[in-house]
Amino acid sequence: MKADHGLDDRKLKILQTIIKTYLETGEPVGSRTISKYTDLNLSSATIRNEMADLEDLGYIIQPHTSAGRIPSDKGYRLYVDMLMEDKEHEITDMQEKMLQKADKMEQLLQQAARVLANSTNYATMVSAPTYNRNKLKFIQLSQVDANQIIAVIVMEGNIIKNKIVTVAEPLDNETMLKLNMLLNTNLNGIAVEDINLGMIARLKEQAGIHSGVISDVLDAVANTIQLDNDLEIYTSGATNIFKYPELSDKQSAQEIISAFEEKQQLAELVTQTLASDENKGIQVYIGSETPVQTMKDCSVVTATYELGQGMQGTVGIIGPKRMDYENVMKTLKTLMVELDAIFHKKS
Amino acid sequence: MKADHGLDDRKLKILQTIIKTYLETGEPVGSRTISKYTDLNLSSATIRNEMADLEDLGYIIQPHTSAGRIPSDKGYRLYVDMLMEDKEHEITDMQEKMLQKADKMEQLLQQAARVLANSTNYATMVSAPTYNRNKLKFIQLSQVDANQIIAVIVMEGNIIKNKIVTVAEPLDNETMLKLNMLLNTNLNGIAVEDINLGMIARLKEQAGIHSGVISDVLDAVANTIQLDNDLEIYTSGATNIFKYPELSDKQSAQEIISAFEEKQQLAELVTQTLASDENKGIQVYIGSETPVQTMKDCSVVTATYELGQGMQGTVGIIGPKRMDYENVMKTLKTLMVELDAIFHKKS
DNA sequence: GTTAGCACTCGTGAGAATGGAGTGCTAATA
DNA sequence: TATTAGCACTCCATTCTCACGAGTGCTAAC
Repeated sequence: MKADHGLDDRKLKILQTIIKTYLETGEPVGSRTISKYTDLNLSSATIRNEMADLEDLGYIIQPHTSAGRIPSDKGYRLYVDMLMEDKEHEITDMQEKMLQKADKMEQLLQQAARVLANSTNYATMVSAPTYNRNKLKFIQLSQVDANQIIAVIVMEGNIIKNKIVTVAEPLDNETMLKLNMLLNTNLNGIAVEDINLGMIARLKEQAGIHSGVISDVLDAVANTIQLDNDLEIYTSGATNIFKYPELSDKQSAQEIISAFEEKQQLAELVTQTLASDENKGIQVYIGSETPVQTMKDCSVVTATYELGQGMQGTVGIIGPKRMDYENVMKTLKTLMVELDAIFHKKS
Repeated sequence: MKADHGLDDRKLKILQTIIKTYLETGEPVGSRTISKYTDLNLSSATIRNEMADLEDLGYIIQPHTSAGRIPSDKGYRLYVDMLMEDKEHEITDMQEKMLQKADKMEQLLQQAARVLANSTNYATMVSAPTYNRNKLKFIQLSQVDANQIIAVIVMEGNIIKNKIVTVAEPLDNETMLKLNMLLNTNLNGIAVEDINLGMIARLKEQAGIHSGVISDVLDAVANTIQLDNDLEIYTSGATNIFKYPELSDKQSAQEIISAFEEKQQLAELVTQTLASDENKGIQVYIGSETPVQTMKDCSVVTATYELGQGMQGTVGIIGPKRMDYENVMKTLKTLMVELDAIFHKKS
């Protein structure tokens, strides 16, 4: 991070105090408050001078003449990068809650979102892992009834997909067996992205008169994977934003909550986060830094979790710019550890 | 419905006008407005007298002295039961939109919710069908790897469930075949609710040394069905409530939107609706009539759709009490027809 | 470099004034 | 007897004013 902020220690301390106080109260901070509640032993007048400087430098903003100062995006940024103190934070019941109903992936993720929303009081989202170059582990066709066969596809990480394929006439047992053999021997261990036309052609050739079925099944596989491109996202606590007056006027509230309901924008956020590989840890978007326009008045904190096998997903927290960053980041870190533990126990 | 309202035609007409006008404007309706915009040719004074009567009878309410009147719950009820005129309504693009991405059940339902929200401007929900006494159609166990087997369960209506079962040691091909035979011959056509201990005991006996697996699988089946008790619900347009001032103060908005996010309460609504078998068509809950306390200031209109095989789900619209009931009910009816068509084409 | 002091600004909240929509009642009318 | 015109009254919503207080910037003194 940049350290060329050109601020002396006193200015830093004042800035830090302003931000901390504002994080707590949500009200502009005046010079007198600072003079009283720091150990700098400076009069309010001196503080005022310093504050004027800080404003010139763009770290704080005066909402109007004769109001105190509030942090600017730039101020928050400096705070997050440098001024924040690590905070020990207990998330005791998180573990319990998580483990309770954690027997299905989707429930686990939903639960994670809930826990996070509860313990931070912000809006949260958890994206299901994306199957980047995930390999096929097992394919099976079975005759369900006269003209429907079901294709069961299992991928690494035990991701299961099903697809019902309608066929003109039932296939006999032997053919079925042959097709299954064919599919498994040829496709096992192959990443979906690597299934190309040549491969398909070869399979069809070997399938002989049943090439139609093969083609249908392969289509189904491709399709099934494709469909998950609109990745699933679990959310919780969207209504937490009502707790923060600066976000809860009708206009903002509607926009933000809409984003949480329709999820399209959250998906973009996830995509962006996963794409920016410069920092695989925790990312903080303050105000206009966020990739999603709707949240230009919010701060967004995201973290990426990994499942091995190239599968990764994103956890995000959305709240006001005066977010309790320390707490949020600490909580996120803890959650990541939890998730990791659970995933690796299960796989 | 009760027809013992003891109102003469003129009172009915006045009440109807009040409600209609209020539905449009959301503002209390005064006597002068009515006198002008009906063909009754009565002066405002006469109307006032009638309105006083209507108020005594409980059909309308005066928010405060010197304000116009607004309908009471009782007034709305009468309106919905008797005064409403059928309205022809086009939902042209509904069909298109529906059919677009309708290849998976969940997407279809989500899409239905969206369409409904778009064309009504209210908040909507669609519950996935519940599998009441749904029968098993097909079960298959397959070895995925050394100590995991996958159980694929297909039920009538092509509802597919999967469960990974971990086993101590791999089963050989022959055993697998035998188990599959065993399961299918014994369970096909049986409703899940009918699988009892005796049946399980018999299966275990026949499975011999692999009774452990059978028991695991059966557990899985039961579990899988069970899990769907927290039925899935798709929502859309929750933020539409911001369009109605009477619902969009922070308090109400937060409560309603929370209900839509957490879905717990919607689930109750669905359960209640499905349980009240007196009226399988469209149901209207006005204000305090609703089973869910959160929505005591709303109106809720629900409809039940059927998939045959005893599977049914619920579609619901939640909006202000001054809802455009005619439009909503018409739209709901159309949607039901659509859904029916699509379902029966697919199955 | 720091501070005390002071005039000044501006948002906030509490009344007060105003206007208008709508009512209920009474007495006159058909 | 049902309807209507007229009128006094009520109450909400809007606007305006005003005083308050928090906070500032500047200047002069330390």
